[in-house]
Amino acid sequence: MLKIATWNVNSIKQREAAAAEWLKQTAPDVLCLQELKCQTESFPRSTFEDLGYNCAVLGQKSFNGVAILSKHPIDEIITALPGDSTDEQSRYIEAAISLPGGEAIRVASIYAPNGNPAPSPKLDYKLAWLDRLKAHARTLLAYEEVLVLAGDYNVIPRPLDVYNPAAWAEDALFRLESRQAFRRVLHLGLTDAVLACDSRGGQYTFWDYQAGAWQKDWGLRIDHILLSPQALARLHGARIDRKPRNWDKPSDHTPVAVSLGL
DNA sequence: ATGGTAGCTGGGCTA
Repeated sequence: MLKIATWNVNSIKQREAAAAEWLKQTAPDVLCLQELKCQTESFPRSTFEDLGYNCAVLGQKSFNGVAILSKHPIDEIITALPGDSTDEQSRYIEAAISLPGGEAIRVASIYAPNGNPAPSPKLDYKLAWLDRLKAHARTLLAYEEVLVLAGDYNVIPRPLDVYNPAAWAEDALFRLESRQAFRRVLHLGLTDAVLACDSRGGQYTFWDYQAGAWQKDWGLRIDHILLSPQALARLHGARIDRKPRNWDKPSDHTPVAVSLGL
């Protein structure tokens, strides 16, 4: 069984020990990371290499930053989302990974823009970014491979995916334009793995640091794993692991993982 | 009515 996970760690320097501990406990084949908040050279590569992972890293000073950790060889790395050569934000990395049996899969670690305040140029950037993601996903789907697009999409897909929809109506994570942009990506033929396994609400992946949101379970579901038809055909399960959100000095996000029959 | 938290960075931005 191949396990692929995603986790927005909100600073890999602050979460290095937690990420290592979670890898030891969970032993995924692939882990997509977001919000590294460090430059590529500062990524604690050896910590993860010592645990048996190859690292593909796209860092950035202070903000953003994405990575893919893989137990299996990484053959090809793409570090930019096509469509805007002037975009300097490190929000996308993609890797082709060779499995022991000779099969190859393709995985992307995604950190979509937040978009607040809305409306503003930041929301415009978010919507344009999701549109670029849609265009690139269309290209990737044509390969007809096992494809996994995992990360923090900063989109709450349904009212069931937020503790209080009314309070979030005007937020860039829940505004109609954001949900529509996300849905357009899905409509290319991708499947939200968590929903495919369990369409109930309340399966949150993020709880704000403020106002005791975690203790009250005031959460959002904004971290998603999207699967190509070839990946969906192998889907055995999806799981949100709430444990790390309860550790000391946690990220505000918690990991999401899928198991594929590969 | 405001601030409430966290991280990066060294004041204010991002989330």
